[in-house]
Amino acid sequence: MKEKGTFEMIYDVVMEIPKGYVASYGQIAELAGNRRWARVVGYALHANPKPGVIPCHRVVTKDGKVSRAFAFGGENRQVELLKEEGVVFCEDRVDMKKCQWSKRRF
DNA sequence: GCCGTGACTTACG
DNA sequence: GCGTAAGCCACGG
Repeated sequence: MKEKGTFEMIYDVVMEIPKGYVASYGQIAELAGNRRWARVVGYALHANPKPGVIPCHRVVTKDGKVSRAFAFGGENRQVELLKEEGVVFCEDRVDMKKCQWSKRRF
């Protein structure tokens, strides 16, 4: 059964993030199959071969903060966009308590 | 085929 | 509680 490429698995997980929710790199990596892919996830999203299809803006650090290197038009722009999605923000951070897609703890 | 880099995470001091 | 260090995998040159 098709072993999808590592990136593909990561993209698949990212695309599964429901609107109004966000996920952390480590979480995605874990859902993708290996939690050590945290860095690969960052790399995969950086590659972002399918902009508009992969909601990379829904991917944040485990602090609920958007990574500094996002800057694909403005880091703050990222936050604003997520707010429009319905994500609850606390200053410049995502309210992981409510909007982390996760099931990671709790 | 090896080395370096990277949008991270976790652990230890 | 904060800062520093190490670990991990994949891609590009």
